[in-house]
Amino acid sequence: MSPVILTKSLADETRLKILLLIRAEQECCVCELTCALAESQPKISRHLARLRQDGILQDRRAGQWVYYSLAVLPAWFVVALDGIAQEHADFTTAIAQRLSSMGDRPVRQQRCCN
Amino acid sequence: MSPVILTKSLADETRLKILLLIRAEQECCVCELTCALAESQPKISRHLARLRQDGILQDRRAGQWVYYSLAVLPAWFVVALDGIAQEHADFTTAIAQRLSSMGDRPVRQQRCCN
DNA sequence: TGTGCATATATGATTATTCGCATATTGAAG
DNA sequence: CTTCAATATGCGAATAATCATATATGCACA
Repeated sequence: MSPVILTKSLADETRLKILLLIRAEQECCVCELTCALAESQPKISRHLARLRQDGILQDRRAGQWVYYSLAVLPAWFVVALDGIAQEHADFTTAIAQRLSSMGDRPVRQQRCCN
Repeated sequence: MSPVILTKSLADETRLKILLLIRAEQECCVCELTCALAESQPKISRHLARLRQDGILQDRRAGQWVYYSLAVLPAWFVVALDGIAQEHADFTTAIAQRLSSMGDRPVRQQRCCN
């Protein structure tokens, strides 16, 4: 697993936010990420596909929803993600907060956002 | 210090090799890096300038030589660099080895490579 | 089978990175 | 003050990343 590929996944604001949110939430579906990051669905999906192809994320299909979670990764990578999350707590909680204020989330209910 | 900028510094093979070598050697001058990585001098100098501007490297002038060393960085970044170095020991020692086999190095002698 | 929502992909445009080459700068030494 | 070695920078070309828009797929439910 190439360190350049791994670090590239962190070297984009959208991807970093995705990874930070999934780290905090264990797993997220696309519509949750779309809502929390306030970005277009294709943009989120694009980055998720890339992260999955690079082996950084796993996906799990549940009905219409696809849940993404962190794959098994080198320890230094996890430490880096933890460090960034801690160092920019404000910045990360803002995203998680927007997710929590999201109206209809799957798992509990049947309908998602958008 | 933006995590995106920090991780971008690792997300390029040349820059990563530069950082790994400087980490192992404490500090390196441009000609040492040029020789050890077997890349053109402008290419190395370019990346060094970028790393310096991003606050990741410090530079110190000694006569005609400019020595670069790691700046003070977040702990997670140092851990990541350590982890990559350890995980790809072969890959890193190959570079350090080419440096050690470099004919004339500054500090000890007066003349450098190329 | 058809409709709707969630997700994925194709495409073209825009922008950012990277690089090679040439040249400029800086300091040391004669 | 000229020269040489080490380093830095300007600039255009090639390449890669990112994005917005439109469209396709896949599942669920009626």
